[in-house]
Amino acid sequence: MPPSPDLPCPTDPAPHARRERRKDARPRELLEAALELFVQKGFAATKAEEVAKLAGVSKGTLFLYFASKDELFKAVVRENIIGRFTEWNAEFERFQGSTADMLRYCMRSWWERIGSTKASGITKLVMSEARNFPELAAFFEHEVVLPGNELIQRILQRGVDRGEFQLIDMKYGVYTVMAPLMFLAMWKHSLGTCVGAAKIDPEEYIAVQAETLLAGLSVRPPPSPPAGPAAL
Amino acid sequence: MPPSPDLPCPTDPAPHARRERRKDARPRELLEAALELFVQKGFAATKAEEVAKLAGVSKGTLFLYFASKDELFKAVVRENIIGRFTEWNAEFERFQGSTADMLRYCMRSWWERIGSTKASGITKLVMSEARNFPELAAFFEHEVVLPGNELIQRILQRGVDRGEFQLIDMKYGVYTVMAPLMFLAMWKHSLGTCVGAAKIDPEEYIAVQAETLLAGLSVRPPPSPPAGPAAL
Amino acid sequence: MPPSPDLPCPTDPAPHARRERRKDARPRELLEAALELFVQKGFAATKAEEVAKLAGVSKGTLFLYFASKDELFKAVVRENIIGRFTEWNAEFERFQGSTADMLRYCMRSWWERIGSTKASGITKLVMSEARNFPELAAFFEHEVVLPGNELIQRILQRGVDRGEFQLIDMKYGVYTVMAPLMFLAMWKHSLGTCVGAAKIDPEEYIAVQAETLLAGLSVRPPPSPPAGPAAL
Amino acid sequence: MPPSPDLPCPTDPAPHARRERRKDARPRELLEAALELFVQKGFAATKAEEVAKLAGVSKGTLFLYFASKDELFKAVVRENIIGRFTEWNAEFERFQGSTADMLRYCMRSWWERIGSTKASGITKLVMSEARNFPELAAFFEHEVVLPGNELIQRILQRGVDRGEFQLIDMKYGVYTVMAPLMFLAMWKHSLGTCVGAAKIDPEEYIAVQAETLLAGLSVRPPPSPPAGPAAL
DNA sequence: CATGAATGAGCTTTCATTCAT
DNA sequence: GATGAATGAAAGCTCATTCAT
Repeated sequence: MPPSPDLPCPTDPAPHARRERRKDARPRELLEAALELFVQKGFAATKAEEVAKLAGVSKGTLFLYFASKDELFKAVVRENIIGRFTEWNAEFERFQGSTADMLRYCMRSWWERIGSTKASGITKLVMSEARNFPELAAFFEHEVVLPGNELIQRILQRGVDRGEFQLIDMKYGVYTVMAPLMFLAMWKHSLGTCVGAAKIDPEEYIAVQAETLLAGLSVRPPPSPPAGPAAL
Repeated sequence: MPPSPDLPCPTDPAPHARRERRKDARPRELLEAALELFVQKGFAATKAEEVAKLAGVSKGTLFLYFASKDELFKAVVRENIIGRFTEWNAEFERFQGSTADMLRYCMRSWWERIGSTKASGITKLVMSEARNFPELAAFFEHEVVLPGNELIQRILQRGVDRGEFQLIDMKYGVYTVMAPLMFLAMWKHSLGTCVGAAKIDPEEYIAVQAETLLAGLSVRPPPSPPAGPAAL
Repeated sequence: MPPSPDLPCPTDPAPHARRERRKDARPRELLEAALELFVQKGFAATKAEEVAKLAGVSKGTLFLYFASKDELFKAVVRENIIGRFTEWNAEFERFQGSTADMLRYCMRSWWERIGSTKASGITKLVMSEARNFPELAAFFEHEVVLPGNELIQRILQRGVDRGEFQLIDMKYGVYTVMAPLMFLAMWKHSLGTCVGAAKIDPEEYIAVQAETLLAGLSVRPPPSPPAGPAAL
Repeated sequence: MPPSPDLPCPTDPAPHARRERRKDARPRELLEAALELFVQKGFAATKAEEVAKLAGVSKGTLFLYFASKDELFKAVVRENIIGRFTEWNAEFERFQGSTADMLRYCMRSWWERIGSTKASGITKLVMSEARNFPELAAFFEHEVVLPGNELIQRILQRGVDRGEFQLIDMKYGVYTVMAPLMFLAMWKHSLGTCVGAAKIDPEEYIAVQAETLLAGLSVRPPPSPPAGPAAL
C-alpha cells in the first residue's frame, strides 16, 4: 500500500534522519564499547556480542563494520592512538618557562589528556596483547613509544642545553619519565581496580615522581618546587 | 644380560624409578610449561593441550594434577611468588654500607633474582589478567606488592633516619623505586619481545634509574656514583 | 518470474516466513527429538549432537534454546507432563455410569492418552533417572503421581460411597490400579522392545487387569463384564 | 637383597594368606559394589573408579577381573539372577494349603527374598538399561521373566484346577501378580528414594494387592483373609 | 542497512582402559 | 597379581562468523 505520491505529506519526518545519523556514528560507538570491554576483561574474554550490545546494535552489525574481532581490536588501538603528538609537540615548541616546569607540565598534562581518560586503557591493552598482535605492537611502538620518547628527550635535551639539567644518558634517561607514567596506566587498569589494593592518587603520585626526578636531574635544587599537590 | 651377582652395584637405580620420579616432578614441569605459555600468549590464548605437550605429557595428565585451567593459572602465580621476600628482608637487615648502595643493590638484585628470570613474567601475567582473577590479584597484592612496598620503604626510611636522604612522602616515594622495576618487567614480556622495539639493556636501564633517583633523593650528590654500568 | 501485479494474492505467505516460523517450532522439535532419544537410550547415553541432528539442526542451535543438557532433560519431562490431569478430572466429574465402567474407562483412556503415546516414555525416563535428578523426581511426583493417585482414589471412593465397591484401604488401594499401568509403561520402553520378549498386547493386558481388579473390588460380580477385548 | 634361603624364618606369616583370601573374594566384592552403585546412579553415571574404591581395590584391579565396564555390568546382572527359581519351584511343589494361601505366600516371599534385598535393584537396572544391552535384556527375560511367569502360572492353574479360581486368560493373568511386584521393585529404587515421595510400606502394599487380587480371582470370597498385615 | 537464528570448529574436561612398575 | 600414572577418544559447551530475511 504505497502512499499516493501526489498528496503532500507535511508531517512526514525528516526521511530517515535518526538511522542516518546513527549510521555514521556506529563505528565510533562500537570502538568505544570495545575499548571499554577490552580494557576491562581483556581481548579474549570479551565477547563480540557484548561489544555489540554495549554499543546498542546487534551482533551482525558489528561484523558489518569490522571484518573480524581481530580487526576490531586493531581498530580500537589505532583509533585511540592516532595523532596525539603533533599538537603536543607544537605546544612544547612554544613553551617559555624553565625546563623543570616544562617537565612538570608534561607529566601532569599526560595525566589529564591520556592517563585519566580511556586512552590509558590502550597502554594496558597493548602491553597485555602485544605478543599476540605483533603488528599492533609495532604500530604502538611507532605511534606512541617513539614519539613519546622523542618528546621527552627533547625536553631533557633542552634542560641540558640550557644548563639546567645534568648530562645524562639520553637513551635511558627518557625512561625515568616514561616508566612511572606507563606503570600508572597499567596499575590503574589492573591491580588498581581491585578492592583491597593500595589506592594511588594519580596526581600526588605524579607530583612525587616529578619532584624526585627533577631533584635528581637538576644541576641544583629544582628552582621552584610547587607548594604542594593542591597547587598543581 | 643378568648382572653378575658378585659385583656391587652402587649406582643401582631406585627400584621403580622412572615413573615414580616423574610423578613427583610432574607438577613442577607443568607449572613451568604453563608459566612459559601464559606469559607468552596470555591465559585465554594458551590451550591446555599446549601446556601438556610442552611439559611432555598428554592432555589428560594435566588435569590429573590441576583440577582446571583456572586452578593451573592460580598455581602458577602462587608457585612463583610464595616466599620471595623473607630471605630478601633478612639480607637487608644485615646490610652495612650507605643507603645509596643499599638502594642500588636492591634494584640490581631485583633484576638478578626476579626481573631476569621467568618470575618476572608473573608480573605481566597478573597485570594482564587481574580483573578476571580478582582473588589472584589480591593474592599478588598481598604477597608481592605490599612486601615489596615495605622493603623499599624500610630502605628509604633508613636513608632519612641516617640523614642521607631528604624527607619525602613515604607512601608515594616507594613508587619511585617500584614503578621503574615493574615497568621493566612488563616491557620485557610485551613490547620488548617485538622485533622492531627499542631494545632496553636492563642493567643499564636500572643503573640510570637508580642514579637519577639517588641524585634526587640524596641530601647532597650521591656519595659514590659507580664508575659505570660495567662496574656494577 | 514476477507475479502478475493485477492478481490478488490472498495466500501471500507471512513476510519473513521460513526462518521466523522455524524459530517458533524449534523448541518443540528439539523436545520431541530429545524425548525420543532419552527414552530409547537413556539420558547419559544420548549425545547432545544426536538430539540436534534428529531435530534437524546443529549442535550449537540446541544450546541456543536450552542452556544445558540437564535443562533439556528437565524441559522434556515438564513439557510432557504439565496439565495432563485437569481435563481428565473434569471428565470424571461428569461421568454418569457405574463405577466399574468408570474404572474401565479410566484405565483404557490412560492407554489411549498416555500409555500408547510418547508420553509414556516419560515414566520410564523418570524411573530410570530419578536418583540423578531429584528435583525432577519431585516434580514428577507432584505433577503425575499425586494427581493420578487422587484421581484414582476419587473413583474408588465413589464406588464405595455408592455401595458398588468393598471397603478397602484407600492409600494402598490406588496402587492396585496404578501399578499395572506404570508397569506397562516401563515394560513397553524396556524389555518390551527386545525381539525375544513376550509380547504384551496392551489392550488385552489392561482388560484382564481391569476385570480381575473389578472382580476383587466389587461387592458382587461386576455387573457387565464386557464380552471381550474386541468389545472395548 | 634377597633373604638367605637357608635360614629359617619362623616369624614369616602365612605366606600371602591375606591376599590369597582376598583374591578369591575380589570378584564378588566388585560385583556387590557395582550393583550398589549401578542401582543407585545408573550405569553411565557410575565411574569404574568408584566401584573399585567401594570394593576396596584400585582401578586397575577392576579391569583385571572384568574386561570392560560393559562386562562388569553384564556380570552384575548375571550374578544376581542365576538360579533363584529352581529351589522356589521345588518349594511350591510341596505346598499343601489353599491356592489363595499359596499366592499370598508367593508374593510375600518374593518380597523377603528379592524385593527387600539388593537383588530388586536388578529389576530397576535391567528396565533402565535394557535397550542399551539387548543381550542382557534377553538374558533377564529368559532367566527371570519367563521362569517367574511359569511359576505364577502354575499357581494360578492349580487354583483353577482345584476349583478355587475362576477361569481366566492365563497369558495375561500372570501379570496381575507380576506387575505389582515389579512396580514395587522399580519404585523402591527410583521415586521411592526421594524425600518428598509418598512412602510405600512394602508389606502392606503387597497385602492389599494380594487380597484384592484374590478377591477378584476367587470363585467365592477368599476363604481366610488374614486378620491384618501384622498377621502375615 | 540491520538483524539474530544458525552454524561448527575448537576448547575444556571426563573417564574407561592400558601398562610399566 | 595389584597398582595408579598416563592416555586420548569423546562429550558438553562456547562463540566468532555467516546469511536469509
